[in-house]
Amino acid sequence: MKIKSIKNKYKFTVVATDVVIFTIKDEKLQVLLIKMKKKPYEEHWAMPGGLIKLDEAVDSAAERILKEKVGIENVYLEQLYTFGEVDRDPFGRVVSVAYFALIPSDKLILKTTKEYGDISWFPVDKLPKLAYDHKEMVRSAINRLQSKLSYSNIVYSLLPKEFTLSEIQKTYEIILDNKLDKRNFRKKLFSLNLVKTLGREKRGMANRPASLYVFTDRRPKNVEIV
Amino acid sequence: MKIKSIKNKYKFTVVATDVVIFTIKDEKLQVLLIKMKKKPYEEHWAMPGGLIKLDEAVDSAAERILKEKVGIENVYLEQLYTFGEVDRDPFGRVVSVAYFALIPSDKLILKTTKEYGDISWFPVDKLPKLAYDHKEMVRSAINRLQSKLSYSNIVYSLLPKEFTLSEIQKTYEIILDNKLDKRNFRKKLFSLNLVKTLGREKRGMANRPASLYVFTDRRPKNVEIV
DNA sequence: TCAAAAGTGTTCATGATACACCCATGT
DNA sequence: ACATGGGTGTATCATGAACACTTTTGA
Repeated sequence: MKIKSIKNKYKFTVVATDVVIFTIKDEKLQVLLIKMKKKPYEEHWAMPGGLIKLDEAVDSAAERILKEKVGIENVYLEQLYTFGEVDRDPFGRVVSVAYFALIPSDKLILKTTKEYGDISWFPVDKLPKLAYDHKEMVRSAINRLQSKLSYSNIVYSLLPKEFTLSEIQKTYEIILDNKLDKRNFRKKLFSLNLVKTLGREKRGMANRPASLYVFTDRRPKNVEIV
Repeated sequence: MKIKSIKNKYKFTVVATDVVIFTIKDEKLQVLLIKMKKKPYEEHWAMPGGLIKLDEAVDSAAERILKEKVGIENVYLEQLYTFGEVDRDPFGRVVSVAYFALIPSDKLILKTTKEYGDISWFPVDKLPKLAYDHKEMVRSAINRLQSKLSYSNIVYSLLPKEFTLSEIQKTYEIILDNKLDKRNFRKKLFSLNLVKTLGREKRGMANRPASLYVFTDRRPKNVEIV
């Protein structure tokens, strides 16, 4: 029985946190993964994570992981779910409090390929083999992200400060995985007062320039959007 | 600094679970609480809870608590949130995975007053002093319950097998804390096929008898009700 | 006969959906 | 000149909200 081997190793339960980090890149929803080295998982990837410290709140641990692994702070971070199956980690009894984070596409870190050789973005529809129960974590995070997008304004956390209406619509379409009607979508954005125009335009494309907008409020707020 | 005293006591983090147990009783939403005895909390009440065992999934621990403290099984039980502040428990570093449970009004346990002298139901608007961060837990659980009631069918877990339409409406009104329109509410129930009539009536009241209904499906399901 | 809750439809307002053409730019 | 995405309004449909009277029983 597995329990005994666990007892031999730790004889108590430890608390970890794992962070599902999303961004929009190359017109796809992507997740940041780290390649593992330890034994049963040599060919697997995993979400960034780690044990929480004794004098550290669980939320703070998630923030720390985010900063350590991705070098980024002050992004949208929300507790997702706590995974507590006995056998979820072959190294011992580990209860993991999972979080999900949203990184704006303009804050994408070069570091990911320089500083770490084995850290990389993966489109959610082309994930490699994942360690532990991390496949379930990603699934769960995607579900949460999709529904949250529909009843809140958190899309702001995936976009740069200035953006075009097509960019915000594209973000919705990518995450929800269906097309939206341009006119109806814009009507909704305006009627909810989510965005305001800057009076400037985004030029340099091989087409008509698009007006630039900003969010009227960059704080989480519940509104029915889609 | 508090951390040191914690280190002296445990020198590691432990995982607990607390269960916010709801029922409808006396036309009020009520929570089951246990009176504490330990030092800083002699005059406080708390949610039933306990440490998780090494060979026990966190979900199973919550089920066990529910069975031990309330003697009830197979009720609606859902993970709520994990509370992980460093100082939340003066006895040591305890991370608590909170759950909430819904008990049907006909399964109310007599035991609560017999077997335990210091366990009792409290209306959520008249809570006594609560230990730890349990006030926050209850608030959080009520919020979850209210929104979940609106977009799912979990109300079935608060009602007996057979019920009248007024009873189900009353349940909504109590939890959401506002009145609903009888005709519109019934239209919604029927159009969603949530309930079906038994052809029998509930008699014995000092008024016109009400038709009895059952749920067509007693499994959690997402539907827009309110 | 009275009190108390059960039962039952229609109208109106609002929001969601469907839909197509011209415009401004870079190449 | 052409390809590319930007920008704009209306008509229809479906859903939600408001609303009042009659019925049946036990006391």
